Amino acid sequence: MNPTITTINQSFGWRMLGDNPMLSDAELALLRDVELFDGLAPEQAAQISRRLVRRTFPAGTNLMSVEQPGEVVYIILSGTVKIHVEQADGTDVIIAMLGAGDTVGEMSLIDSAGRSATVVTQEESTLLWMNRTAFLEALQNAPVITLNLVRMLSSRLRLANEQIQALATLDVHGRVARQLLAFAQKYGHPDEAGTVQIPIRLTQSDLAGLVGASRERVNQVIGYFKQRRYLSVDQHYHISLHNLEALAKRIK
Amino acid sequence: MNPTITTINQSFGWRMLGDNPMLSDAELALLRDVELFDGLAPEQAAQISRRLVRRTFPAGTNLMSVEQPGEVVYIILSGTVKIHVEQADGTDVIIAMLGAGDTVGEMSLIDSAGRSATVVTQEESTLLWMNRTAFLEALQNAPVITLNLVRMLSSRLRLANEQIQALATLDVHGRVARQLLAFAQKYGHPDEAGTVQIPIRLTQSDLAGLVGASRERVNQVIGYFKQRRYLSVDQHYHISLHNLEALAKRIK
DNA sequence: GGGCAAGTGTGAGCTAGCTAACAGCCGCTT
DNA sequence: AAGCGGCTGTTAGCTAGCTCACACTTGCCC
Repeated sequence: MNPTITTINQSFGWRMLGDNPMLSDAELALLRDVELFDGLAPEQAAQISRRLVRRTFPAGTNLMSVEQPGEVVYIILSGTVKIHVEQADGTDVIIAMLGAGDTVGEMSLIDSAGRSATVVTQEESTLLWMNRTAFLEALQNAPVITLNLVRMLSSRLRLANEQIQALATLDVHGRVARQLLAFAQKYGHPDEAGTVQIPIRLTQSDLAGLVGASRERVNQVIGYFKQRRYLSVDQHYHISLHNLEALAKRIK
Repeated sequence: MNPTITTINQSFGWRMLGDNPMLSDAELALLRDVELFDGLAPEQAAQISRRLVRRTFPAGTNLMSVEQPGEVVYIILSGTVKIHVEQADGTDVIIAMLGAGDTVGEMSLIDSAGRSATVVTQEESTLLWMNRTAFLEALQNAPVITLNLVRMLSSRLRLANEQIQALATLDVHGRVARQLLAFAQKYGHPDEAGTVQIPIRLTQSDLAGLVGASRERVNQVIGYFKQRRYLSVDQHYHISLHNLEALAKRIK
């Protein structure tokens, strides 16, 4: 995605031994895939990388209680994070599931409207974070970042609009199919046989929260898709899609 | 919203006599309320205003067919514009209704993903427009604009997320109530008696498209609200809300 | 001023999906 | 190895909301 940033790794990696937990080479390599830093000049990248702190959280950590809401931007290096709103009856509405390369929390930094949603790690996850001032400085010093931000928000808004359209027009079969295809597109690794695995722990309740349906209904729908070999689920709740066309047909 | 930009009107208004249809004083005053130009320095504002063209369209104009999609940014001075996707069965899903001060089309300029939605004027509407290069130059020359853009996208995304949550959890009563309150908040003028009028032509089909329900169901819900004097509708399809608390209660 | 297009109002009948209630099952923890 | 928390699977019964169908009003265009 961004060739220039690979140089952090070579030119500046060792510098971070000082005041930060050092990022491993593998982790620095992942920085290349962080959309927010795409196209950054090496010097700027270096400066920013010095203000990034790495931290690994166990599954189920509520990131909002780790730091003050609206004070930190997280960048996901590995793992998955669920952004959701809890309902009175204990069910969740899931706004988004984000994975490696995604950025969390920049919205509250910008408009400082309080966060209404909860952010929880789904698996053990390694994140980088940056405090408010570092982030705002970065925006100041590197206009590319602001542009990247605009692009990211713009594409999230597009996805949100698609989601709205899906909720307004599709039945539960269609909504589940659409959601799975969206994940496959964003995070999936297609294998030789045309199967795409979604490397996110996804329970049926999660899916229900994502598509705005009851857990029971989602169970039936998943059963239906499994029976037809459109998909399969492994013991760690990772879903593999075997027949993308068939699923796509449900979206109309 | 932005006091500095008022100076366009005094210092530069006359200059536009040259190659552009001149903007009236009243229209220039409206520029103050354009979020995109908030906080712009007078010189920059002047430069930009020279690249803006004003145009008035009758109700029902499809703006996508006036200009190439993805080539123009519109700024709404007066009137309302509906962004929607047409379904196979002739019904609409309405993504957004935008009014004075709002900006249309910047997303496609940024990520140049094609426009999927249709944009239509609801009433006679006066818009300013700016072509792709003028817009990109403005972003280059005035970083404030990029920041404003980030802020705008961020708040639209927030609204979209609220909409998703509403679709996933509320029944049609709740969704209609929420939608009306959102409009009241954004465009409403409260009067002495605590009534808020929504200055947008809103048919029941429009509402149905906005909340993802059938026209018939919306009819019933509106009837219910009318009966209880929560709202009333005038002959031009303008809805007035008389009991905000009662409506808010439906949102839970 | 007659007719048509666009919108509201209403009812009958049907169904997708909800709620509630349990019965497995699997894998961690002690 | 026993027990428990978390997740899947399934069913019965109910209802909100959909579809279809049609009558009524209003404003607008020719």
